[in-house]
Amino acid sequence: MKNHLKDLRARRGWSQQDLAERLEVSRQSVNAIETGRYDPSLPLAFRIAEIFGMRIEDIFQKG
Amino acid sequence: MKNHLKDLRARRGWSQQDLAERLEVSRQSVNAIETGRYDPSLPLAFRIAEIFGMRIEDIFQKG
DNA sequence: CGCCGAAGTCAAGTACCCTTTACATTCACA
DNA sequence: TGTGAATGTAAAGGGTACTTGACTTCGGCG
Repeated sequence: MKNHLKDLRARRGWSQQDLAERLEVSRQSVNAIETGRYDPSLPLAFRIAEIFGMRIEDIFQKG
Repeated sequence: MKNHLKDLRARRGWSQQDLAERLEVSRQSVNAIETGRYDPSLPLAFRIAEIFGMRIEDIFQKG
């Protein structure tokens, strides 16, 4: 799965730490998802979509 | 997370086994998701949404 | 009643998500 | 220079997703 989380985050001027706090996960988790080391759980994907005001499918794609 | 997977599946006349084969997971996994024992991974949630032609948010909800 | 498909659940094992702690790198800037 | 913020990565551990195999229960039907 691919995602443009890094773009979305940077576009708001947030550090990985900032986003991690909003998501209530560790900074390392945000980094791992951004760098594609693993996919978020479904509940975390929902929180991510909610924070950016987008649909899950608009943030994450297969491939 | 809640979902109406059971309704969607039954509406198409599929058994848990039928859906499991389409999703390429075990029957027990389908059962566990339907009965709320755990949430699917994000990639599996994508396959589920794809099979039913719906958005992830329309199948799964927080709560 | 006896049989069978469907559903629900348990146990044990593997793999992955997410944590904390820690360390290295890069870059802006005093 | 060097100090600090941001990022990337690693190791070890807890909890969860998913597996196979087996057992139970339920309903429909001969």
